[in-house]
Amino acid sequence: MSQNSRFAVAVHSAGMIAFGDRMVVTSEAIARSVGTNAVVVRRVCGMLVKAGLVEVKKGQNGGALLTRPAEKITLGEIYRAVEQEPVLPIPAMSCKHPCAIGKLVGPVLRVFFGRAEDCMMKQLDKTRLSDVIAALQEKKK
Amino acid sequence: MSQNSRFAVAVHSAGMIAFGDRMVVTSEAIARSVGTNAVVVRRVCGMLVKAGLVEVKKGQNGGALLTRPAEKITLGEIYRAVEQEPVLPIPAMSCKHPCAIGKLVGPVLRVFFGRAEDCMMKQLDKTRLSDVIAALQEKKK
DNA sequence: GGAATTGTAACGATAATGGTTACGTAACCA
DNA sequence: TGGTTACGTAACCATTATCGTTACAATTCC
Repeated sequence: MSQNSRFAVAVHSAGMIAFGDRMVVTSEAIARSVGTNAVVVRRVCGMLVKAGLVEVKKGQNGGALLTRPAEKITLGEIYRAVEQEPVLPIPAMSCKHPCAIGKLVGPVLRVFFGRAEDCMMKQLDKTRLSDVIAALQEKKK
Repeated sequence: MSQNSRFAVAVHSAGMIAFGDRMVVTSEAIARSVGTNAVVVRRVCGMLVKAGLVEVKKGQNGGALLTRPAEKITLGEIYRAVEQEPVLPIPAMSCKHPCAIGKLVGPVLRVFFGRAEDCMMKQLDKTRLSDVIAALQEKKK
């Protein structure tokens, strides 16, 4: 695993949690399914908790639960919960920039890159966690 | 600069090259405008050359030229020239995966993540380099 | 032949990420 | 009450990607 896998882990985790329905799902169980360490899962789930998407119970028989049905959680929400940086990064130019045109490029790129990102986010917002689960069920057959 | 800035550098460079119109533009000049090192620019421009978007002349009075007018170059083409990894990465799961469901998650995520990326790319493909330049001209006034 | 410019390798610094260990805390249960 | 389970988080290390820089060969023009 070289690149950033938080989003994938987050969706995988949320899916597992949704699968558990009434049951709580432990970070150990999720980690086993994802193929990583329980601490990594807890880190990601912690972000989902902060975003209000899941609740976590400590102690014996503890684990995670969705705060809403999977039909009311979008991949966009999950994405924003675990990533803040733009997908198409724009390097922060040094302030003492010598080139007049160079100074204008940053803001312009931000506009066009932002539009592209918005398209991606719109699609993610259209996709519900339940869609992912349904696709899984379909594949399972 | 911490994150990946290749795409931004590439668009900035292509913009500069387009500005030069008939004139060739040296990597030094581009680097000055971008606020980075000439070697970094050459690395990125090398990818644009491989993608057939620009031509480079060595030697005295050397530099770069677009192979097509800026109206016929899209940000999508530039993006694909400098980035191969998906924007929404999916960790390669270990093959000896113990969880049956876990194994199915990767392909399913690839579908949904791919759709989101396609939306972003479609928007980038709709945006021409000349649009960026026009926005710059607009700001300059 | 000399000057300018690219192409590329090599190296180091930096930052993000993931894996792991360790430990404190909370909740349940006998 | 005490033990067990599970989370939350800090700390640390290894890995990786990226960028900046230096150096040098190759190419092209004058």
